Amino acid sequence: MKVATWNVNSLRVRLPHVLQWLAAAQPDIVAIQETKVVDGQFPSEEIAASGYQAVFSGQKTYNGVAILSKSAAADVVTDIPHLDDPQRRILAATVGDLRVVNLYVVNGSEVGSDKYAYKLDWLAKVTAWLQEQAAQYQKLIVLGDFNIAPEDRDVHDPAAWAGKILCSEPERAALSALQAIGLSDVFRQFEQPDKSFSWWDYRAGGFRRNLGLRIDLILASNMMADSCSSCIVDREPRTWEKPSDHAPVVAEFVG
DNA sequence: ATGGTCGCCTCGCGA
Repeated sequence: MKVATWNVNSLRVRLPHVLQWLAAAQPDIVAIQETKVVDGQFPSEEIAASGYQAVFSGQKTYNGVAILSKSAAADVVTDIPHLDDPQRRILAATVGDLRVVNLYVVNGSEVGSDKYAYKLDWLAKVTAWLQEQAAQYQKLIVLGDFNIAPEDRDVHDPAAWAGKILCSEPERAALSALQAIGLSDVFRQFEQPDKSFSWWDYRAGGFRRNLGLRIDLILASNMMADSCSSCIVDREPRTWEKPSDHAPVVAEFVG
């Protein structure tokens, strides 16, 4: 089974890329972030024509998450306890016997800002809820755009980014606390090329110069982590014309 | 080089 996460930065703009990538990569499940489309305008028909069902939680202009899957998704959750939030960043669904939680974590803008405080509060509330999900589902994958680079090796220039948004200690501590539920970053179960990133700023030739961060993660419960056979960043769609600023991250699970 | 580029019911903001 192939499971992927991809921040597409507008599903309407990126739909041709998504369809091209689905046809080539044939993932079983894809978590998409930053759809930036309201539910009434979600391109369900085009996606269905490619052989995928979709569940989604969208809003105008910002955020928005979706799960595309070859088989049906059930038990969809878009809102969690103690987080009364109009921002559409959370989408959980069960596909087969796998619980999938798609997260578009708050960016946070700047360390110390109101948005940064919202990010840390959001992560604490999501972590408390994930603890319940983990108790309920042995086969659990939590994936998405975490907007946190877990370690310095996930950052092209750790010195320049030290203490900055996406790399600050409180953010990394919040990610560690989330993972302490029993969720491992399957990318690091395998040998990886140095300077493996999943996001590159559009500005200043970020991708061409590989000035990126690894902020798109696939976290798996113990049972799923044990069955993970590979995890890679697929840089190819980032080379296409008018790309998303993120590349898909893809994990394979056996059994 | 304190810049650069995307996307949005687009001219200012969020990423």
